[in-house]
Amino acid sequence: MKDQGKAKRGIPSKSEFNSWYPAIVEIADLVDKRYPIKGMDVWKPYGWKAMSLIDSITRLEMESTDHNEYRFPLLVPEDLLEKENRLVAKLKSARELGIDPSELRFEDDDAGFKKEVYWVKHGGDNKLDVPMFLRPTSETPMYNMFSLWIRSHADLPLKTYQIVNTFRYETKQTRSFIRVREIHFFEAHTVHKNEVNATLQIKEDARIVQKILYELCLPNIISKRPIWDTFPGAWYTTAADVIMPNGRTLQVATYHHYRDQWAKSFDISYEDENGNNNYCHQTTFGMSERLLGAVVGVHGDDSGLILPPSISPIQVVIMPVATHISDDVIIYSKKIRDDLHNNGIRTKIDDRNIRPGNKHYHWEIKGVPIRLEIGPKDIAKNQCIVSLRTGGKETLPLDNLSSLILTSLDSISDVLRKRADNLHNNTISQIPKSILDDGRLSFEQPLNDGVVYEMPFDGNDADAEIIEKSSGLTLMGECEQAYEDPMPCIITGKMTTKRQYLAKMY
RNA sequence: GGGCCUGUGGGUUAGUCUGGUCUAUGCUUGUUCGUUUGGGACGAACAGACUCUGGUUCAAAUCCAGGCAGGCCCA
Repeated sequence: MKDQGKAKRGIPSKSEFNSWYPAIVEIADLVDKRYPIKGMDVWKPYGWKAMSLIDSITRLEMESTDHNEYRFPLLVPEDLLEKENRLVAKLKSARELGIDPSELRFEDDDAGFKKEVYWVKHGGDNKLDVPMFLRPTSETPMYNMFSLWIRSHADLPLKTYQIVNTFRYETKQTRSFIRVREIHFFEAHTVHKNEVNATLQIKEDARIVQKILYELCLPNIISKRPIWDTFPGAWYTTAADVIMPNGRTLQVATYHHYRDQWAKSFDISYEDENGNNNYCHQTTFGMSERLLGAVVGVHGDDSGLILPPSISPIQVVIMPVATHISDDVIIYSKKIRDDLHNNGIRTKIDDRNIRPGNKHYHWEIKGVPIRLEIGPKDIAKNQCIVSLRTGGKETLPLDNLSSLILTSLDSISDVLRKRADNLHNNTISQIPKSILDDGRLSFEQPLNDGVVYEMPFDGNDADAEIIEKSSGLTLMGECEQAYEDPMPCIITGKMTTKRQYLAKMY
């Protein structure tokens, strides 16, 4: 009977993650993918509320760390892009002339940026003298203004952020929340006096990311991206990746230390206490609706979504039962709702005139953490029945109900964290022993799909390429958590504590 | 970046190979009415579709080309 019901809703089993994920985002009413432009989904209210709750957590963190919210224009004139292109070109040639040539990987698209943006070339029927593009990210428009705003050390640090839509002309396959063309983007941009202060900002960003991912019950891997995977113009890039159930990793946050490289391009400088002019040091920190994608992917199950209480648009859904028998049921439901509301719990009464089973499935799919049933029999005993989306049912007294509900919500978060940790740890394996032979690694056991491999690695770009080519996977970079004891690098053999992960990335 | 496959009511599906029976099938959803209501109720009535643009043909959902959209595989 149950299976039949599921077939009706058309939820594939989560073990087939690649069909489960796209199905569930629509069935749970997060988005409607039928908008006729690829990679541009319509946010439905339920999905948008969940995303807005994530944004609220982000805003709270930003405000408590003295960032201010800004709103920059969507359109950027082409000539500003030239500054950026010159910067990237300059850095590239500096890199080529400079340090270690083995750290270089072939970059085929110098003007690649131009191909990734949407262009606005006409105003009405008139061709524009200076074409404009839709921001793919806001360094260019922001830094242009920063150079006007910052004049003295008293203007620093400048800590800004905005939550806006950005656009990228993706040609590859798009996936809701994971790879889209209109991105719901959070970006923080900061400007500092010197490298040390910028580095402190990076540390603050790292703490914020962990705080947010904790709220979302998402374990993650922090890595310093390899040089060739560093954001253009950045000194280094750090990223947080979440492992999805199919073993692919999803980059959900990045923060970049720019040193003064962008400042030199955009002339962002200040006069210090001694009357000297110095270039500023900058950082950026970005996240997107991928956070929601990770929540959906990691926590959901065969019956639908499971939303962490922190971002669930509805935390408790009240089901009045057998309302035709007694009017008290609705009265009590409203009393409970008001009580929970007053204690800051997002609550909804579902008094639709449909079969109770139907309602249960409905809210199960939407991942509401707690379902509360109350009927005449319960009222007589001054109790209600509470079912947790993570499993289990219990009878709770109506007295002091909201504090009991708050406890249950916390325990749901704990269960989600535990489950996610298990998934995370079980997906990571030590890489099999290998032999380097004729520029190729051959592994003693074949590599499996859906696994993230871990290994000690301390080689250069050429060595990394051998690993990637031999495994068909991508190197995520040097993990923040190093090995305690040195181990031999799988290519060079030299002893290292550098832990690196190898995965299929989204 | 290269290759392969697929587009029929809101969802799903029959029909496409072999053009004519299609005034397009079933299920589901939706609407209305009635009976129901502690895990997907039942009956009745109603509503709703051939992805787009060209081409071939007496005749196109069906064949051909392209666009758009979706899916899969390889770099």
